[in-house]
Amino acid sequence: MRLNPVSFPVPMPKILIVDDEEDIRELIAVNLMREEQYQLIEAADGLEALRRAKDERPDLVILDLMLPHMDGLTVYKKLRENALTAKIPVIMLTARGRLEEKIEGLELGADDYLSKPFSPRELMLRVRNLLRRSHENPSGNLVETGPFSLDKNALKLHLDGEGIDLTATEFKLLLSLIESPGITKERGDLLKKVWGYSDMIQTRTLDTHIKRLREKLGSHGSSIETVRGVGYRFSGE
Amino acid sequence: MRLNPVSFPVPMPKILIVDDEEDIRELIAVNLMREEQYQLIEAADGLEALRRAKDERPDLVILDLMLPHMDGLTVYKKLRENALTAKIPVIMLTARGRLEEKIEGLELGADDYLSKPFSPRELMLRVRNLLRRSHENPSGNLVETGPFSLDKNALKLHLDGEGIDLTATEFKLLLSLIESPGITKERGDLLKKVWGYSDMIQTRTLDTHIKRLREKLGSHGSSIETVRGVGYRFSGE
DNA sequence: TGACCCCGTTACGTTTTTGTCACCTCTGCC
DNA sequence: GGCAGAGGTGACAAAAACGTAACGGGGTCA
Repeated sequence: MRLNPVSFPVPMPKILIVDDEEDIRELIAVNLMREEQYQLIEAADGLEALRRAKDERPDLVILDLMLPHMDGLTVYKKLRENALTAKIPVIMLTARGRLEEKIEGLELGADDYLSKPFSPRELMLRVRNLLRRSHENPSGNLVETGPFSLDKNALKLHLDGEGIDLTATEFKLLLSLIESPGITKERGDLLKKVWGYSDMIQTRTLDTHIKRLREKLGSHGSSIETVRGVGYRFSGE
Repeated sequence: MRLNPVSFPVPMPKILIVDDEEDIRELIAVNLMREEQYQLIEAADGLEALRRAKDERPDLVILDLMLPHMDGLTVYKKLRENALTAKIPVIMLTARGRLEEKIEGLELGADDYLSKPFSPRELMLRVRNLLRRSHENPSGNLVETGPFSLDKNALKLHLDGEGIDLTATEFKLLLSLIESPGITKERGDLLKKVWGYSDMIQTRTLDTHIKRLREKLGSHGSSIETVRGVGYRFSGE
């Protein structure tokens, strides 16, 4: 059984396999490699997993929830907390039963899970699905507008030839604005998207961060326009 | 005297939910509406889905593949064949397992799919992603009449080649007038639509804002005509 | 542990927006 | 012409919205 070949923008996707049993890692690896080429890295426990994820930035993590020392769910949460690894899709492996419920409760953003025992084919599908999804954003991990170029991987902004470091919050905010230039984003929407605030909470946090962003944009600070009483708008120039 | 603020006139996306079980439709509806406002329409089987899609042109279709009478994939293909519905993005819902393979075989252009059970958050993300992609083309968000061009996305007015910034109130007022040129809008209607005033409150606020608008329109100020004793009328030129 | 960074909040100052008022002009009618 | 009602206009003050600097808590890292 052969699947249609899928072309990835990245030559060879890097996958991190986290499981304490070497047999299982091997099993997964063999099944994955049967139909596509991936670059595989492995970790046997949670701490190592976190380290390697941060160092090597895989495109996908396959995470067994049954781990020594550190619970898999904890690993998952820590991955999400770190800006560097927050967007890496994760496939969680669970024993059929109790854990499934816990996972259902999680907000599985770009993620997925699989109950053991799983069929090789199913694993393949999930892997390809997640990789497709995470790589399909328009121009890979770069958002470019005028002289601005936002690098989603490095959380960095390139502007006028120099790289500007942004914090995680600043990045999310700028991204929200820049991904649709010329469109006015309402305060409430920005608060929801960047901070997760649900209601029209009265807060000056947004203003403060806008100021910090404008500072970092330097002479281009005026690209972020204020629309009084409504929100902010990023003008392509 | 200040009354409740009037919500800003953003276009409300229309979503068609196709599922034979009312419970599921309800579940999806509730989850969708938790964070955004959408106009929802529903269909319980494939034929109805096709009919409503053609009649009402939703911005997005959420399609359960398990349907009575007509298979969901057939519905999907028929949607694609009809020029009127060919470009509407579709999110397909599948039971985890068999059907996933079939979908993988499809060329998912602007579409996506989700395996049940799915997390509400994930559904939200897909919906917003697809809507953003298809909705951002300025087609429906420009109101053009003569030399006037009101951009609902940017909340800006373009006139004689230059962009004119309007305040939120001015924008709403001008939009109310300009969206039906040549038609006289009564004072009471304008007060209700722009300010949310319910009764025929005696106020000169409307007059003042009309004046301010005319000023900003410069030489085109006379496009806003006074209809004595009734209200105002926007003449296309 | 201590230095540092990020971030949300607060307080205060400034700018913009907006509703109202007083006074004026215009129009239609007697 | 005189009158009344409707709308135009400029001024004004309150309120709202925003910019900004500074503070302190919490986390990170050496």
